[in-house]
Amino acid sequence: MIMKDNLELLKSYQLKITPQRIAIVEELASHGHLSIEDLYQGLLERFPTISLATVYKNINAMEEKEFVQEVKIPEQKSKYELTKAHHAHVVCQECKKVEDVVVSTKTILDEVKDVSHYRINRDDLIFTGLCPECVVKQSA
Amino acid sequence: MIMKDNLELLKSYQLKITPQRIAIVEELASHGHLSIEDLYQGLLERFPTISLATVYKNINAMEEKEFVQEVKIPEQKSKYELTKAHHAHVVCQECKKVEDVVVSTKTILDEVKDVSHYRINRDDLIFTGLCPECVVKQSA
DNA sequence: TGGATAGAAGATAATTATTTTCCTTTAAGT
DNA sequence: ACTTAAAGGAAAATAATTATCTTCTATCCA
Ligand SMILES: [Mn+2]
Ligand SMILES: [Mn+2]
Ligand SMILES: [Zn+2]
Ligand SMILES: [Zn+2]
Repeated sequence: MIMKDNLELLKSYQLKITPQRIAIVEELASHGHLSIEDLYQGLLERFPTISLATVYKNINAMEEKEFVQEVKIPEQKSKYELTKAHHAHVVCQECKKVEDVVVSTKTILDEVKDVSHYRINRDDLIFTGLCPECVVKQSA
Repeated sequence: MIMKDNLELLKSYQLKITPQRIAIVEELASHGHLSIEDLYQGLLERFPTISLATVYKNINAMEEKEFVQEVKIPEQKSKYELTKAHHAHVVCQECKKVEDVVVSTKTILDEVKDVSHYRINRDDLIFTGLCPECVVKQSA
């Protein structure tokens, strides 16, 4: 179920509201981090005639407007998610799931600025390992 | 000029030593972070007949053996670098340069483990912003 | 130090991934 | 409802990556 928030947001980002776009937002809202192929497969069930190009075009348009963001993950295809409060990611190398994690970045940011002399205005932090479920499976 | 260290290393990773591979290592050793296309263009000057497939095959083989590593950067094609002591990256959004930066990750790692309950064994940290040169150019 | 041989290079074809084109359909404003 | 700019779908065009096959060569060993 799509909350009007997202519809409003689509509008506010000057993205014309179409059934396909609503479905994309719903998929992203409910599943979190999806690849182009994931999205396509998900949408196919609701729109048997949807074109893969439509998925690409929409994701690109939404990215352009910063309504969605790409997440590049080691050893995996890029995932896309609705833009939200800035956060880092944890990835399970076993079951491949991707989750958000909110951590304080001030300390490391200060150190990076200090060491590099760069003016930093964005960070992309990916932590890879084993999720709790896969940890127990592994020790079993 | 290639230092025998790298040749030894190539050997120790069971990678047969060929002129093309030596050149790839030299390129990476001297330029740091290169895309497939960067590498191909660089090698073309020394090996006018080299095939793009050779670059792909070699980089894949070297990645397989963990002799080189892929670095995924937002808004850019993947870069490759010789594997070395673990480090983070700063990227200039203006001139696109990529540099290594060594920072302490203990604090943030502990927090990520604490918040996510994941067992973390790898981190990929990319900080994007303006390099010192581009900062001055921009304020000029 | 000359084969023998596994593996690499090069050329090219085949796949796979992504973008673009072109025409039809539709959302959104009037 | 009418108009129009934009979106969808199908297919073609590009780009990126991998596979195949033949020729070449680095490495091993007698
Ligand atoms: Mn996320
Ligand atoms: Mn690096
Ligand atoms: Zn898992
Ligand atoms: Zn710069």
